[in-house]
Amino acid sequence: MTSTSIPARGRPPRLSRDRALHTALDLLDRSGLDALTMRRLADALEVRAGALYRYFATKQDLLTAMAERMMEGVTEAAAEGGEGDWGERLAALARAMRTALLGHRDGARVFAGTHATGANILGYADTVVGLLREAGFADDDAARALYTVANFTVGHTLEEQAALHPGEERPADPGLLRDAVEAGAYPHLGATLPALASGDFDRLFEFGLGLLVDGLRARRRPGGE
Amino acid sequence: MTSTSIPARGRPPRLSRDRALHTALDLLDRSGLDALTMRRLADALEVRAGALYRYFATKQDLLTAMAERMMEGVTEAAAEGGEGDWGERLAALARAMRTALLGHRDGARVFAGTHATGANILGYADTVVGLLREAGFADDDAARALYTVANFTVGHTLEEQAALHPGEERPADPGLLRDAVEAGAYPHLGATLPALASGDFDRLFEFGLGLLVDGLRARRRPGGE
DNA sequence: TCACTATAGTGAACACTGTTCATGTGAACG
DNA sequence: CGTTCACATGAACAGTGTTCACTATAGTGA
Repeated sequence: MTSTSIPARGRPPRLSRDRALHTALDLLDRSGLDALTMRRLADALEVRAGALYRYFATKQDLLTAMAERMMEGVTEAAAEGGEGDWGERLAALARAMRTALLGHRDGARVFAGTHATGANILGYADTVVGLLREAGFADDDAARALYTVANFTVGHTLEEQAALHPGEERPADPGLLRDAVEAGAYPHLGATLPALASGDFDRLFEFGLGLLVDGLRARRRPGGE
Repeated sequence: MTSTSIPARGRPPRLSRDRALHTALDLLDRSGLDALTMRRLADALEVRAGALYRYFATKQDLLTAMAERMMEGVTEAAAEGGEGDWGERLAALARAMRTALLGHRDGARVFAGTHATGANILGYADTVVGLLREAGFADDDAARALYTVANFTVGHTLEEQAALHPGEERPADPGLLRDAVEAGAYPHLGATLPALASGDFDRLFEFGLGLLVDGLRARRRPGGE
């Protein structure tokens, strides 16, 4: 659409934003965000690091473009299964976003570290707000609900992926924590932590999402579709 | 309490975990997280960078200790104003945490980047879970509610502080975004974004928090206090 | 008084990081 | 064929977290 094949002058490019982005997401999946350096990405592209700066002004710019690409097709994917009322459709949109973030290693961390304003993200946001407005929410409440649901989804997935890849930190964590809890210092935590440590993130996500949707149901002023 | 003044051998320390932490939080408030490097912190302490590693195994360790210190007194602060039912007390705990994170520049970013397991944080978590259990929630639901509310609070404050300190990124953000929105590509966003751009984060926080608390009220099985 | 010992901090290095820019490379155009 | 132009290189810069042999400074026992 926007890009065209103009006559082609000068040295033919070995690189392109597209190829670099694809390789970057590949490298991300294989090695994680911490291992994604400009030099390593350049190596994977068989190019020197400086060349990347012709396509991305900065590393932040690269990460932002990666985040935007992760959101490709999310809005559409949510539309397929979302046949219920506005609450179910909102939930489907949130689930689709979580799935997209889970689709890449450290996906939530990449997303959280950027403030992207690409077509995929804006389209998603517009769909969510539109859904809520048509359901009868006031404009400001719709905006706040979008903000809250997106925040929750990213925050949850951030935690989920942090638990998935133990990373390098948290060495004496289980030891000290278990000791303190079992010593009776935190009785309530001791009784309930096992439920969290089980690692059933699907249920955890659905719990929080259900809370938000139910809260919204209670706030909605009747009159919408 | 735990520290004692044993005879004192060897060279007298110019540094201490406490002093380093205090200075680190000071430096954080003045310059932000990005400017908080080991060398700069050492400069502020009139010491060379290597000396810090006698008190903190790694920079992550330092940040974790900072996060833990930020949470000092949060549980107690929430108890003062929290005289209502379990829902109001839970909200008060969440508000106190947000206030604590807002108390330091980039406080939420520091907190989100760690997985601290200190007494302040565990005590806070235990209080939240205890409150919910006594209100009649099942153990696993109480754990999930803690997780969700804490996630929301940190996520919200992260965004709030990101908006507060423009940082260095997001140069063409307002321009391109406004253009695209005003061009009619995102009609719903165009109608509702002004509500978000107003920057009333207090109302925004209360909205999301209310959603969660209301959702919890709908889920609570009667029988608790 | 004087080694001895234990702790605290230094200084220099290591292996990286993101980023810049003068220079070289390779193709199409006039 | 030489000019032009986009692209990529290579080397450097200023900075990062982290390590470690070494030195500085104190109290202790002989």
